[in-house]
Amino acid sequence: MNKINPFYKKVYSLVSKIPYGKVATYGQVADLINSYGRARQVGWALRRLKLPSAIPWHRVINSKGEITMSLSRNGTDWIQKELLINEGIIFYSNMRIDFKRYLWMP
DNA sequence: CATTTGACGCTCT
DNA sequence: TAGAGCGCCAAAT
Repeated sequence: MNKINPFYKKVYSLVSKIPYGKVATYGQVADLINSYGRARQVGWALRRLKLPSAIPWHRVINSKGEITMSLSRNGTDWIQKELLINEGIIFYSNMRIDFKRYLWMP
């Protein structure tokens, strides 16, 4: 078995707690696991996941309220959008949603 | 071992 | 309001 760093374990644990139909930001996740300023590492943690995953990784977006597009994601960015739409989240711009409606506030 | 890259985000201009 | 710069740090090269 691969040994998983405590940081990643916390990320997965927290992301799993995001309620259906809500979203959180990378920075917010980092902050909630006592790792302020490590938003990029949260991104790395989610990148390691293989699809399909039991973890609702698609509920994590960037601080602008958008899905981060990247060629290196091999299309998972678009999959993320579909999954969010499936949960009833509406995009009012290409990749942007309305934080006031969907942001998770623990 | 040194350097680059990247699902980020804040600050300064 | 936008855009550039910088800090962050694991993984890849």
